[in-house]
Amino acid sequence: MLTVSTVNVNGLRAAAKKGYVEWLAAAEADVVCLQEVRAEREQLPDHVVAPDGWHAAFAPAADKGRAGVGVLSRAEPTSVRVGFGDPEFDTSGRYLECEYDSLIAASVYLPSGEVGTPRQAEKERFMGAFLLHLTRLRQRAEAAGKEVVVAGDYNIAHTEADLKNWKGNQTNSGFLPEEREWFSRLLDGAGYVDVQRSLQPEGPGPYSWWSYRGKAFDNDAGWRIDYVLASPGLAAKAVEARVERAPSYDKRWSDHAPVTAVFDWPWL
Amino acid sequence: MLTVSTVNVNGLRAAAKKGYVEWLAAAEADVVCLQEVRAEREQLPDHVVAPDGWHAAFAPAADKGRAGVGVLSRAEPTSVRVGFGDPEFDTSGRYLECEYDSLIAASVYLPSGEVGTPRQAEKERFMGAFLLHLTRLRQRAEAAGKEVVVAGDYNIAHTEADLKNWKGNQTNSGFLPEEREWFSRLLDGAGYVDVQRSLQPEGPGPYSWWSYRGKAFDNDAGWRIDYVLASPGLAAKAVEARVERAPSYDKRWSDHAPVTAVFDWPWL
DNA sequence: CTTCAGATG
DNA sequence: CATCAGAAG
Repeated sequence: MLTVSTVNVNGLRAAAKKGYVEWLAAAEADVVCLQEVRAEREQLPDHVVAPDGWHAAFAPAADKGRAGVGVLSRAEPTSVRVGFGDPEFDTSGRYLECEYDSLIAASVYLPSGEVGTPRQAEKERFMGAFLLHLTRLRQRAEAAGKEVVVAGDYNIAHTEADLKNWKGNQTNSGFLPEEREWFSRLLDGAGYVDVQRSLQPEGPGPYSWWSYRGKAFDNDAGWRIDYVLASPGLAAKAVEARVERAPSYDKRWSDHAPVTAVFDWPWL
Repeated sequence: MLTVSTVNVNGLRAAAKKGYVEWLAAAEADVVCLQEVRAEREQLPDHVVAPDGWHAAFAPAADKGRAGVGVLSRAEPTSVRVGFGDPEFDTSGRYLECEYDSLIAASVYLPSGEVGTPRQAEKERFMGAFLLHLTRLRQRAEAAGKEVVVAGDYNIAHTEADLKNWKGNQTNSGFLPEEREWFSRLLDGAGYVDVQRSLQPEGPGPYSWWSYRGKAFDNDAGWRIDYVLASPGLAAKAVEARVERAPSYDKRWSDHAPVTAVFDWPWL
């Protein structure tokens, strides 16, 4: 069995004080992809960085207190790489890849974007370069006979089933037509599988992010923007996918909830 | 009876969430001088600014989120003045004076200073101008037949009895020889009385401020830097002075504790 | 160690 | 409505 979880922790220092540590201890995952760590390894206590039994790789952003991704795994990776080869994003704390004997696992955090600002252009540059990378990653993995999982916060809801207020968000970053088309290309073009949606074709939801503003969480006015994408061979072994909203997530320690996929596959 | 309290709240917004409101409700004071309000009136709910039965005057700093003093009183002041006539400090949120029929009450917050920096020079400029003001204030009050109380955070410990580690602080701002001499001039020169020390000649303490760093509060490693200074006629009526450290202050809502003086004097 | 402002999400 | 950095105390 291989269990992969992904969660945007919105600041690991804050999350660790509110319930992240307890969640991880109870999670029984094999690989955990983190986004928005917003800290360097040295700023965190050891038991938060890598609790007993875990190996941890981190890719902080050059800009202190921003972004930052990590991969925790019960097995030690045979290699770790930071960034995907685009100099603009290599030190932006947005991509980290860990390789194991039969698996490549990556954590990704897309820029959140904002229409009409340079941040949307940055997001689009990231999207272009990242799609290319994901295509090459599949080729590399196939040549090595490995499966691939790329989990993280994509900051894009794919279809109308992936956010509560889709009508009101058609001109907002995160649900723009070009963003949704790009996400389709990750699936139909690059050949990855959205594990949650493949097991659960019907929406709406389950959502993985709710704004802290207003009563969005209580009203389940959320977005599904955190995904476990898997190579087809691995996705075929998927037996479960869930958003860990409740009851395991009733004490909220991030604005995102963990997303977990379970594969009936002996990864070690 | 006239009861005057002074307290540096270290951010009234934070203090109000931690116990200030309950303290004030139980305090049975007539006049309360606040320092480090660190907010404008509009940033605070009405029940914090002026609970039922209180009148409130505030003098925020031009620099948002810094300094700021206030005077609460059960009687409405007949006049309120902000600053003491020195342009450098008039909008610095460090002095506020309220006049009543038979009393002038002021709240003061001296710059904290730091040896070897411009902040120490600023503190010294404040000290010079403020001593002059206090001298004139006594003259003005005497001419009007009123008593005076000037309460606040002076950021100076007067004698060796006024801080735990006096030996180690002789070259630090707050216990410099020139600061201690200046404080003596407030008493012997301008003719004010340190009410707490007059009622309680023996030290050490009681301290009114403990650093948040380390275990200073638990070890009572504090400083007495918050004072109620009174004109001699009023000071002669003093019947009690206390630092409200415990038990009324066991849930700490500031790094300073309230200092209270009680006068057997019918101020209204 | 704590406050707040300001940037970011 | 949160997180974090940085300045101040």
